[in-house]
Amino acid sequence: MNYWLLKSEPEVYGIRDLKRDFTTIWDGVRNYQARNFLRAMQPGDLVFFYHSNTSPPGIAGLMKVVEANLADPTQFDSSSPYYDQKSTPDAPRWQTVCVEFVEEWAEIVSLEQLKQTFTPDDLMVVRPGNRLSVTAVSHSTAQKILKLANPHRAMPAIAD
DNA sequence: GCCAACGTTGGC
DNA sequence: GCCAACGTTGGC
Repeated sequence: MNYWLLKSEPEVYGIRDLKRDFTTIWDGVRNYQARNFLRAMQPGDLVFFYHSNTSPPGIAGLMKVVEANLADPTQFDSSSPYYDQKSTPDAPRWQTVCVEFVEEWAEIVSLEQLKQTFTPDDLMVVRPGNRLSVTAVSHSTAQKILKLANPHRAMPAIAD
């Protein structure tokens, strides 16, 4: 089981939206480095939900991968801003995952807190100018983030 | 609103 | 293949 971090602008799609929908396909990623991380995700992996371009930016909760290696449906939709003319159902270029809501945190773990706790080598999201919307999080960093989210949490929140 | 970071585009 | 111009992201 591995840990990841996905960014979204809460004005566009935030953790409350996922709580309402319960599951969602994480579509629209059109960056190869990010896609390669999406391809590496497996069912059961835990994913930090990061709110970007908001005040304060930070991690708002947790989700879980429930289905991996899905072809992003928007690549075939000519009316979508994410349409990719070079992609066909036989040879899709963009894969993604279906994620499920796990928990919304009572308080956001802010970017400021994350910067105080981690170096850019620990956690890519604290690197100045970082724009990658999908990143991997090491097990040890993930445990520390979970403690920041809830100092009284005895064990990391693992669903099932 | 500003601007740094950085991915993409396109001329050559 | 190089690289300048441009567009986007996202913190501040």
